[in-house]
Amino acid sequence: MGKVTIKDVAREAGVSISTVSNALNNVDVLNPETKSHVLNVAKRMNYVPNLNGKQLKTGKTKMLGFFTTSVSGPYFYTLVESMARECDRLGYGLNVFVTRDKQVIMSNILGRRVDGVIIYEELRIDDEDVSMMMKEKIKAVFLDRFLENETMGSVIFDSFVAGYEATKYLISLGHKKIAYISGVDTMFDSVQRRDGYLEALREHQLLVDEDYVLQGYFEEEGTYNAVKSFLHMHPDKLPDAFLAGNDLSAIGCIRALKSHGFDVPADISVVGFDDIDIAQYFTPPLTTVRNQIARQGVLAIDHLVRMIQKKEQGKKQKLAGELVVRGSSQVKIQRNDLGQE
Amino acid sequence: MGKVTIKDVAREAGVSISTVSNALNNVDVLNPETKSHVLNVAKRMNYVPNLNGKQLKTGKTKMLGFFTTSVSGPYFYTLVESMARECDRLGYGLNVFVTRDKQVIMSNILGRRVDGVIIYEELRIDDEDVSMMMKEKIKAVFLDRFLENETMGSVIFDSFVAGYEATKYLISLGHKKIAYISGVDTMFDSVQRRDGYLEALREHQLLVDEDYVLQGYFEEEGTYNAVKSFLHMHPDKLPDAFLAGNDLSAIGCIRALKSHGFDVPADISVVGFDDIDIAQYFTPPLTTVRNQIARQGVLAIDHLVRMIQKKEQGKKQKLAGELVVRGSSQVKIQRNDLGQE
DNA sequence: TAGAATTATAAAAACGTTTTTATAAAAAGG
DNA sequence: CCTTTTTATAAAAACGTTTTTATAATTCTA
Repeated sequence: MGKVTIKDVAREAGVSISTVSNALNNVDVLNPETKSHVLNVAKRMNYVPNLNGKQLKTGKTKMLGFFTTSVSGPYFYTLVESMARECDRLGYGLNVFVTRDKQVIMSNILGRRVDGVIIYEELRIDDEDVSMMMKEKIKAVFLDRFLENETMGSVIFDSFVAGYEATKYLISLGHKKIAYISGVDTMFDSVQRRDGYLEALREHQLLVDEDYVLQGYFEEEGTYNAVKSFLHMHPDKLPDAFLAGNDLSAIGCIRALKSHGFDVPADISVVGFDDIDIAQYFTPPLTTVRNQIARQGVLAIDHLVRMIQKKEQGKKQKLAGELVVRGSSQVKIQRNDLGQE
Repeated sequence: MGKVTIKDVAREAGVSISTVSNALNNVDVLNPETKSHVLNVAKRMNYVPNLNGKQLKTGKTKMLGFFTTSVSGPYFYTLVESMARECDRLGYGLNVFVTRDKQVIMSNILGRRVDGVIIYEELRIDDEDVSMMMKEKIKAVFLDRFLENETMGSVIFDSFVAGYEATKYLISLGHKKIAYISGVDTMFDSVQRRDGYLEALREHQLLVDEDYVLQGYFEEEGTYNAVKSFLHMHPDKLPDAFLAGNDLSAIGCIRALKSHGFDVPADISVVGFDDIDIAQYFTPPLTTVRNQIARQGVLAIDHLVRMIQKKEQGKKQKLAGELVVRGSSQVKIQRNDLGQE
């Protein structure tokens, strides 16, 4: 015995298929008695509508897709949690695709598995695909990516300003030799933060030194290695402070510094980005620029749903970061300038 | 102009719908020339199959559902990441539903939105729903929940063995007086861990003392209080080591010990369970039994897919924990047995 | 070379819904 | 009372596929 369909309910209740459909979707065209009778029969038979049939007919799936390269780490889980909850609240489900396979991505998007999509920037959907999505009137919101395209939405963390402000903060503490630990150079956020950092340096006529831009890949391990090898290769160029591309990177940086006998923040200040939840538990607690990740997720979903339901145009939304001062940074201790080194 | 369908391709290519379908799904019944011609036309027209139509007809969605109360924190993101990747590898997508709404859950499961489901235990799907799922032949794997039901799969963390191994490890360090800080007595995991602990003690003919089983409720605060009051009431029974019911509990325990002037691990070793992400950042870094979360996810997905594709029966799988030795435990320092205390 | 078997394609049915259109019965209008 | 509206329900079409069945053309068999 297979699944009970609307047809079975109709037969059992002695009415037509359309009557059952109307009863279930409470269209007010029905005789109340008929309606409640049908509903009773449906309930008794444990009828549950087949969503594929429904979706095919209506062209709506009530599902949103999140396409990303990863969901690991505090950044992503905060994002996914906030998006999933917001979806649930709005009557949608969330489809998470962790993949780099363009084929998978496009066939799911264009195949109408979901009513709209959230795309994480690292996927770097190319222009051809974007224009394809545009032609098909796909509703999409990009995270952390700026798209010139006016039909697509985007929600980004203003990394340039964040980088700029974080650097200005370090300068205000009296630090002059400030190093930046870059993430992945193809990533918008990473580049923006670095540009903000460089801008602040220039504005204060401070040294802009190529050697002071390390490569940490947004990872603890990668940064740890990068900082260690930097200390090894340039023992004469010890910076006053490190601005790490994100908190994980800041943690890796601090570990590397500790392992070389430096104290953070007494000897060197370190500042990160994001304010992931570990940040406040780390020793020392991290000074960081908070990325309102959860808010970003909620904003993206809300916007996407409005684009779907209210045909709203794609907007560009920038979220400002917020400097959270904790224990990994402090005023530069001015040692005897002549005596040391 | 709407979406291009298989019908449009058929017209454009001058063949029938079924020929197009056969060409796309490379059924080898077609003349190779016809096939490549159709494929070319389809490509030129940017044809992408509508998945709803396909799903309705085939009855398969190539989607798996994950139903949970949360995706926050290291446990969940590790789980979701591993499941999503495994899904991708096997040609499935993952649907994540973060909700407690039974209505949402059941309508998505029974409405055949997904080919199979992974259900996180905290949802506590009741027996009625389980039997409903059984009747509908829903393929399901439960995480961290033991179901007597033979048609459903489950993957659980073997807390008994974890408790047993952790205790054996402490014994191997030379500890003899080992206390256990229990979680909540109604919870499976807590009881299992305690039983494993007791088993290990017995096996090594070590003291099994009622007083050495404290109540910490799986919480930092509760454990802190429990340990403090223990130290207060039994100053003569200072243990060599504490086995805490989970990492949070271990943290509370260490804090209590510190506040009494004890050093961990020099004076007393402490071991926890789970390996939450704070564990490695705490001072001292926690020795703990890691729940192999990623493996649990992969196992669950693999099993589920086999249940779907190979009609495999639901199995019960237990995963052994993995001891992660860090800084909160060390070899018992044998002080002069006669001189001290 | 007539009939059988094979090959390649087309036509039609089906999946389970919703929606549009048709029909029958009841109520209203004059 | 006979037409016109209104009301309640049924029938049919449609969504975009896959799959089953039918048909035509070719090749094989004896």
